[in-house]
Amino acid sequence: MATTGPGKPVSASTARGGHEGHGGSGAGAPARRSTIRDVARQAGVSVATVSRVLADNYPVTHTTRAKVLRAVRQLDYVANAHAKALAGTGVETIALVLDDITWSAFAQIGAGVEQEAARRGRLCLVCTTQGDRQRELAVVNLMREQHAAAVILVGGIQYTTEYRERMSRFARSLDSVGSRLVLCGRPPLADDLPATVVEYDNEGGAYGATAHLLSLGHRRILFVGAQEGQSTADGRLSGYRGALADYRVAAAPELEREGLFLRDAGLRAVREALREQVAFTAVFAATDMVALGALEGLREAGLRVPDDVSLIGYDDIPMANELTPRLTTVHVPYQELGRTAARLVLDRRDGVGGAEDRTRLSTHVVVRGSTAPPAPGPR
Amino acid sequence: MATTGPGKPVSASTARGGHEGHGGSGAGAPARRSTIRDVARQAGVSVATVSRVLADNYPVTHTTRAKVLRAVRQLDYVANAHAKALAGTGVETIALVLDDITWSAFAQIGAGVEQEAARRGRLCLVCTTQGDRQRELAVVNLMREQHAAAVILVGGIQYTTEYRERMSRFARSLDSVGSRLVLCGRPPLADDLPATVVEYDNEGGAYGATAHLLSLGHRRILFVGAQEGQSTADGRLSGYRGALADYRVAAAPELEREGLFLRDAGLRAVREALREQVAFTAVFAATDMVALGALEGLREAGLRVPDDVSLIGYDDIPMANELTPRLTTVHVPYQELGRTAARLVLDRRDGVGGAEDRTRLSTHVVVRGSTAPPAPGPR
DNA sequence: CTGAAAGCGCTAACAA
DNA sequence: TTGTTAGCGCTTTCAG
Repeated sequence: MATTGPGKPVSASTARGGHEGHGGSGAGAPARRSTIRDVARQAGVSVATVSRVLADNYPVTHTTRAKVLRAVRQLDYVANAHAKALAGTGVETIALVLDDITWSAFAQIGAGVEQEAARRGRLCLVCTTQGDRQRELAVVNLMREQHAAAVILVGGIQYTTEYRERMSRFARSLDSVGSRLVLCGRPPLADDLPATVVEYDNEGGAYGATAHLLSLGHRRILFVGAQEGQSTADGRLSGYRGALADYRVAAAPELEREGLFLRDAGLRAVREALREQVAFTAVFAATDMVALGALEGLREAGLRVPDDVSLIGYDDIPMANELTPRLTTVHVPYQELGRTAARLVLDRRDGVGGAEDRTRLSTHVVVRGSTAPPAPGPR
Repeated sequence: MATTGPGKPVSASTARGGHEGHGGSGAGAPARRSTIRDVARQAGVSVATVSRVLADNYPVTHTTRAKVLRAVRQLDYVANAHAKALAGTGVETIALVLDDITWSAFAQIGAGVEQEAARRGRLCLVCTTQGDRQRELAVVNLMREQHAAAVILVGGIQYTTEYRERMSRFARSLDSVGSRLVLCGRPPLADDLPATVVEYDNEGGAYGATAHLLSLGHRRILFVGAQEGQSTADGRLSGYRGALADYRVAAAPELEREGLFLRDAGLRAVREALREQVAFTAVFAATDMVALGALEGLREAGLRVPDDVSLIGYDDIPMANELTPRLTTVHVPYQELGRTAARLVLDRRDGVGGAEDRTRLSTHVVVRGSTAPPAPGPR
């Protein structure tokens, strides 16, 4: 007996010949789904009635409703989301675009977005770009096709003129189809562009981290993870510089080390600085991942943290609190960032009054065990 | 001048009065997207021609194609994915259902799925359940509506009769609409059910971990993270027991400690065991997160790892290699697991011959610094 | 090579 | 209270 078949035989379907119960059992065979018409026929009512019962937005006799619901159950019917979408109803979806979901900060942002979206009945489409800006472009267009209610772009970028122009195009392009561009942890665009921005106090966190080291007495602080033009790196670097300036400590080019936000960059930068005999008593790593590499670099040189050299990171990834010593770092409320991004854009969409389209969450230093006053001796 | 407006004025639209360029600038105002008809009108051709040019699957004059493409550019037109889907074309989507994307193992699986899906032109819908099985049900139905090509359920579960029945229903229900249930890191269902299963050698890894400790000379090994009925926990526990049996070491109930797969569970279990004066020289934590808690528990009791007590984890999360000492653990190829899940289901769908519907990836112990022979003294 | 028109599955007037 | 029907935007025969 056919698995999905109803109790009593169904009269010949409209068109396509009757598949057997197991629809897609064959490789990729497009199954014959039951449609609202099947349900209507089975229940002996019209499609409109079925629609009404299912939407539950219109008066329907108790008995009719029962008949319909029974038919639905018998046929294991679910509505076709695409048809609903086309007809104007249908669940909205939010698109989330990020480099790599395995990076802790991104995963947290993603979790925040997804939770808030789900809470408000939206679906969440996730696309990763592995840092490929070309793919980002393709993805945004794809999302425009998908009628995504919003497209949330996550994470810092190479901040160029070309980039700004592309984003402006994205913003307008999405706006023109009723969608919305959201920049999360990314610098804002021109004020007149239709986009929502959710930032965190990137520079302030770096300022705080540096000030923490300075107030401990450090004067030679190695900054690791500078990246010319990368928005996040630039913000952190300028927070570092700003604090130095406020403490009347001269900046030194040899203390600002280039490097990506990866563990390996931290390792290499510290090794090089050591090899070049650059004097420093503390390391400010632009991310916790970089700090991990720096830690290894220090250790392989026989330097203890924090006794010989202090180390501070940025991001406060869960791992930070598990290291030995526990890593002092800058806490960024990533999950909250994601949640806020979703909230703002959905508030605006749901017509909630006073929905802002620009927010900045604050960051703060979390002092743990990897920072201490500089050792009195040399270095 | 209207942003999306064409060069020369367009004759009055079919129905709704002409919105201005900026479509959705108002909160959630459903914008007037340009449709294929707009493009056709603008290009002075029929919609069929536009469709053909865009699909590029039919001979079209060079000049006609040019006209169409120009119109597309002028109107910044993108097709409506829902309409395409309804008409039978359209990008497929894969649904990924997991407890929490911030958990390292899940994030890695997710990354694997997403990458493989993207590589093969599919979109990836992510839903989290926070361990709520009720929500899992709702999500699967939602995915059925969405016409997801596959629904990938990730991670261990409470393995009950009720669960098995629900999964059977899922499997058949998805199959009946041409979709496919995929179980990733979850026990398989009955053989005759339409589902794809991608497992890893859960029990084998635990056996290896335990054997590693046994061969170092440990005989009293605390297992932390037992959970009656939880499939993953059960598998690991039985690997532990199996190794003990093979080494002719008697199992002891007081050595098997209950607890969730969370850091806190590890901490509590070790504290309790210590308080109860249970003798042990090694700890096998059911996950690396549990190992983290166990490590803290050992340390606060003044016990050194591995000098006083050896510690081994499971999962090989990135953090494992950053701990002091570096954590010995069982490596699970999570990303590969996700990639495989996507690959199998898409192979089958794309009609690639010989696509299996059941695979098991292997695991292996990664020996690092947290395990050593037991100390000669007491304990 | 191009166009007209019939669906795809659902919703929402409009009628009855 | 229920049914009929005209779209929603796109693809795809079938004619020309």
